[in-house]
Amino acid sequence: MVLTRRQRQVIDFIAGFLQENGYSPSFQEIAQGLGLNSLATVHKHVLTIERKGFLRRRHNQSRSIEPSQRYLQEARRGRQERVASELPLLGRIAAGKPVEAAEQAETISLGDFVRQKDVFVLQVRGDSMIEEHILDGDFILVEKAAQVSNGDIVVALVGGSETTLKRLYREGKNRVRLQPANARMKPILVPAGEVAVQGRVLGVLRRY
Amino acid sequence: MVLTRRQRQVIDFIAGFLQENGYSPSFQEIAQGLGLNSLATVHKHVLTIERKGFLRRRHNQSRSIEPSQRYLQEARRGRQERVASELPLLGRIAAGKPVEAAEQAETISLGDFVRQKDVFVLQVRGDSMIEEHILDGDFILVEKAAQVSNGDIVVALVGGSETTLKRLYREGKNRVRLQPANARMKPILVPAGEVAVQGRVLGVLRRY
DNA sequence: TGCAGTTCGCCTTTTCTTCCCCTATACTGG
DNA sequence: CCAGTATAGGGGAAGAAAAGGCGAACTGCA
Repeated sequence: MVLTRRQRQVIDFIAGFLQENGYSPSFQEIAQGLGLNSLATVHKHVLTIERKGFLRRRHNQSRSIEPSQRYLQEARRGRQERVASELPLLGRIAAGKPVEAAEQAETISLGDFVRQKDVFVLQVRGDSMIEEHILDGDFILVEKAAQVSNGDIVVALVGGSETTLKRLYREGKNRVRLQPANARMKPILVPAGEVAVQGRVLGVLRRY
Repeated sequence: MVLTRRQRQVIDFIAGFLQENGYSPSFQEIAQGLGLNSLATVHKHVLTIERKGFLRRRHNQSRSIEPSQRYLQEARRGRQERVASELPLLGRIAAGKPVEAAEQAETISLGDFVRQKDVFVLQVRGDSMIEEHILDGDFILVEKAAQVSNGDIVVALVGGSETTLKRLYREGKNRVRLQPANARMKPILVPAGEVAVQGRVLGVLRRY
């Protein structure tokens, strides 16, 4: 059951009114809001929309209209899908040169950074990786339980309780060095058994 | 039962229209959308597509077309395969502390950085903003033709040909300083008239 | 009792349906 | 190989049915 254009306008008006005022509009107010002269018309609309399942109300009860769960879900989904998840990649910029146009109409999305892996995001607190240009407040994309190469930036659990963001180096057989990127911090040297790697950092996302 | 190319175009148009407007298109609107001159043609298409099970509708009822479950499933599968655009935001990580769990099942996507604005992406070449932690190869999210505040990082066209990524400061009435973030580079001082701001940098995206 | 919601004709506009037309492009049996 | 047939695609126009709208009289709840 899908609405017509006018019916959509009516339910949208009702939902908007409710949103703004905290109570639903009277038929009179709906008529005004839509530029109608007869309450009969409003009534007809309300009935059809109710029949189609986009609103609920009690018979003969004033201001009892409310958008149904279905309408609300649809509205929510609409908002989400409107948000762009792919952005056009227009080209490359270098100091002192015109923008090079990208070859085609390329786009970029978080998906390009992920590739069907198990990835999550963490927000960084602190400056331990500042020399690697990862700042307080940045978001890091972390690939879960990845194979870690020497020198990768990892999220690691040390001794069962402390979680840190560091570069990981294997030293000899059973030792691991967790290297911060901040001159004021010292590397952590621990037995390999005490380090549980949570994941490998795939990327960084920063908002200004 | 499989659709022809044209039939696919028709159902895709209908689904897109419904998605955008919240109500399905009239035959007239479908005809326009596909460059057809006769409603009879639209009608014929709709009947065949309905017979093949990709849409449902009620006889003689206007704007009652809706893509069937089957079509929607197909479309959803298509989207999922293309991108994983939302990633779970698990919490915050600070050196030396366990991961703080995020309050809810939050997610993060490029959309969170964008909000219905006109945004595009550029890849950075060069180190002119290295002290701002924007590196060679990073992707920057640029909001087009934005209102620019003093001190914002902008993409600017200087003198009609050179494009640069710099912080922008207004100096007096008619002068502008474009300030790199690299000790080895000098600020550019130019008349305001020679600078065309292409956009404001909203965020940075880096892949390791 | 009064205001908000209902019901009932009656009208206009929008939208859908049908009928008959045409051109391609396959496939089928001789 | 060719006529015959079926199907996809496209067109114009008339006709019919919803959708949208109006005023007025009526009903039910607070």
